[in-house]
Amino acid sequence: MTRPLRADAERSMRSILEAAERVLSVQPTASLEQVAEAAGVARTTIHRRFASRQALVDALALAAAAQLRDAVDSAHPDTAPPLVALHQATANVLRTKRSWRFALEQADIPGSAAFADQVALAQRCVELLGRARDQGVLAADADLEWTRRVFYALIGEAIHGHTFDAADETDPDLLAGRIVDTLLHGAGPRA
Amino acid sequence: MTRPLRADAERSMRSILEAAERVLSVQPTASLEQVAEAAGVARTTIHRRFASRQALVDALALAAAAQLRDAVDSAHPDTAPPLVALHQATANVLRTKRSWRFALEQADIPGSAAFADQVALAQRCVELLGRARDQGVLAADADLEWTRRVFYALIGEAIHGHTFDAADETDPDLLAGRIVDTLLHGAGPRA
DNA sequence: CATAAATGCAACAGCAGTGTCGCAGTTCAT
DNA sequence: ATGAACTGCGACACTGCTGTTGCATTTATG
Repeated sequence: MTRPLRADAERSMRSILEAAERVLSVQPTASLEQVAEAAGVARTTIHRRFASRQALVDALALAAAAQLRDAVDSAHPDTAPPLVALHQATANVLRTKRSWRFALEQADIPGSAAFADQVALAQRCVELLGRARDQGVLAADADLEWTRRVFYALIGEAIHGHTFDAADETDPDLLAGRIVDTLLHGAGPRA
Repeated sequence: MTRPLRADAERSMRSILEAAERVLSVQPTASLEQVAEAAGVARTTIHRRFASRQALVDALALAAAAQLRDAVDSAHPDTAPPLVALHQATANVLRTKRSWRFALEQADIPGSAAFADQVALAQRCVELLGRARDQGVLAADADLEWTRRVFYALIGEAIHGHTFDAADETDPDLLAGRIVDTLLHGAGPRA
């Protein structure tokens, strides 16, 4: 139970977390000094809120994991038709992951504070894929866990290329279409 | 032109590079002290061969990139039937990438000394995919560059899971089959 | 076997990042 | 407006890694 932060403290907090993502996504080993500068804050202020560098990264990962969960939720993954949900969730995740690349990488590290959240999310992903399989969107004998990993890998790959910006490489909906299509049918000839 | 190394120096060299891969793949920020210990060598010996930490990493990446090139070459990617070459190259690359995970990650970083090699290799990959397309293994309208990226992503994903060891997760040939199958047909129902 | 090369060891300087503290000045809450 | 919370600033100690040097010792090579 920490008592509520004052309004300005809350603002500093956000500035720091956003700056941390910005700076660390470019250079994961950047110093807290650089983060502080990007946040428009003194380095000591960071240390007041976060006991250590690790604590900052954990908080960042936790916040990003929550964002990601919301992004998935808003695609109604367990009520909408599987194919629709899959597409929508993919587009939403792309948007979120683009903005929180570093944080979400951290969240996937076993030791991380947000790791449990990510595992839970993966579980929900498998459930969605299960519904997809039941409705014939996936092959009846599809390995759901492998399919999930492929799905994740495709998303990760799409984020990478995102560094450059061609028109069709930037739009999350176009990309999502490509990803889902590849996930379902691959690159081989269509029957 | 550096004159040839003495036999024992050559051995030290190999020990250092192998130890570096072993240690840095577990902890990329590990100190040269730890690398030296793992190599059974004094830290100063490392500094004699490699002017800086970066020089060591570059040499490591260069060696690994060469290994990877050989692994691809031995699959005869531009003479064997595309599907066969694809499978064989995948299996070989999996074996190599498993042993040189850290080094090959470094090689893919734009600033790296081995980056040019990796770009050239990607080019050859696209050529193989082009042959595959011409022979109907890939769809006639397949985007070769996107296909290559998907291919790479699948391989990367397969390497990840490799941390744990179930029987079918460890065998490169089984994995290669799964990867190529997924690349060509995805997870959807087969016509 | 004689020489040159390579190594281990110990010590040193330098540097950068982390984390802590006290204090003076400001901003918010009531 | 008054007290409490928050911040910036400067300073400090501490730690760990890097890179270098000198010297004694071992090891390969011709």
